[in-house]
Parts: sequence; structure tokens; C-alpha cells
Amino acid sequence: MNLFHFIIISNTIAVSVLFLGLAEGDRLLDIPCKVCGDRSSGKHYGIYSCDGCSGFFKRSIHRSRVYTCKAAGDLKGRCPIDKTHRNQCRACRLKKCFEAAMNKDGK
Amino acid sequence: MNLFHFIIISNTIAVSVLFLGLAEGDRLLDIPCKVCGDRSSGKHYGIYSCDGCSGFFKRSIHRSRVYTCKAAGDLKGRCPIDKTHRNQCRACRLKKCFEAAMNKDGK
DNA sequence: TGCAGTCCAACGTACAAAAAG
DNA sequence: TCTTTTTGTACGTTGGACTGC
Ligand SMILES: [Zn+2]
Ligand SMILES: [Zn+2]
Ligand SMILES: [Zn+2]
Ligand SMILES: [Zn+2]
Repeated sequence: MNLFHFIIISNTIAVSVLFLGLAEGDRLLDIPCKVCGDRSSGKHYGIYSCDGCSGFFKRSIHRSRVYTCKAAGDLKGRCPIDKTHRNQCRACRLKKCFEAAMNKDGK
Repeated sequence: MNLFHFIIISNTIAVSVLFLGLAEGDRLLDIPCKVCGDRSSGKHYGIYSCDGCSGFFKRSIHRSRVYTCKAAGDLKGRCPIDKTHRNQCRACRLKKCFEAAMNKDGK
């Protein structure tokens, strides 16, 4: 949180103004998961993400998973990842996790 | 944390600005944590220790924790305690805290 | 001032439920 | 059907930020 404190004094008047700025770490509710759009419960592995994507990324990393997208042709690697489809293709889900800048060390 | 306080005074106006900045050399002492070798932020419970070991010791003492090392045979009670392994065995971490002379009363 | 206590976001482990095979 | 794997929630732990003495 940023904190600035200004005191301005003229002849007979003193004004003290305290600014508290909302910064990155402050609690902001209802920010959706950057991977699937579901409701996030805060930051996980560097980005706002839901418990599902957070757990999926954690398991994939800890076990060094390599997934393959089973779609064919132009559809390959382009599976939709939202709350209802996120479990249909692990390859595309993990890809989207990385694209959303998820990382092991929480940035 | 470094703290700079500037006061600028002209004829009829004084401006006081308080900057709170995070500075590099501040809490980063050259003396490492005697338990895990991570950088310490000063003395905690009697010895130079990092925030992690300090918090771990505090929680263990306040809640009278008793941990058991899960290693077998000759390895029992000899788990390596450094920055990357300190969370893998609470028993050995706490043991090392005591061996480094950590104590409740900070002396 | 430095350090102990408090707070809490983010983490890891465990597990019931669901899905896969 | 049965067995194995995966999912996502629950819950305890970690450690950095903050408060107070
Ligand atoms: Zn998600
Ligand atoms: Zn796919
Ligand atoms: Zn330490
Ligand atoms: Zn051990």
C-alpha cells in the first residue's frame, strides 16, 4: 500500500491530508480467474485464479505432467477453457495457465 | 524501511511530505539465519534468524508442538535444514532451532 | 530503535466425489 | 462392475507485512 502524507500550513490554517492508495495486494473481490473465468479466491501462483485451476496447475507442475491436445487440424491447441469446459482438455488448460503467466514461484 | 521526511517552507506555505520507501540494505543483514542460512532480519528469540524460522519457532512454542522425524534408520533426525528444505521436516527444523540456542525469552 | 505479537494471503497436504479406463 | 486417476474443496502451515512497546 502506498502512503503519502501532506501537511500544508499557511498563516492560520494547517491541513493534514492522508492518502491511502489501493495497491496490488489489497483485497478486491470478484476478480475472475484469468484462466477459466470462474470466481477466483485471490492470487495463486502469481495470478488471480480459481481453486480448480490453482490445484490443476500445482499438480501439473509438481508431477511434471505433459499433456497432449486431442483436437485435430485447425482446432488443435485451441480448446475453449471456461468453467464448463476446463476439464475437457488438460493440454489447453495448462497452456492457458502459462499464457496467463502462472508460475511456480508466485512471481 | 527507510523513512525520509522533507519540510519545504516558503513565505507562507510549509509542505511536509513523508515518504515511506522500501530500501535494499535495511532488514537485509549480512548475518545469515543460524538455523537455515537464509538471510536474517535481525535477532529473534535470542539468535540471528530469518522470518520463517522465527515464525516457525514462535508457533511451535506457543502451541507446544511435538514433531516426529519421518526418516528411517541412520537418516532419522538428520534431515538437512536449509532455505529449500526447511519445510520438509518440522522435527529436525525445531531441533536445529534449539541447537542454535533459540529460546522463548530471547536471551 | 529492534524485536515480539498479530494478521492473513498464499501455500501444501489430505480426501471425498467424480471421471476415466 | 471394479480399480485407478483426477478434480476441487477443506483445513492447517508458512512467512511477509504490520502494530505496539
Ligand atoms: Zn479457473
Ligand atoms: Zn486442447
Ligand atoms: Zn531460517
Ligand atoms: Zn527429520
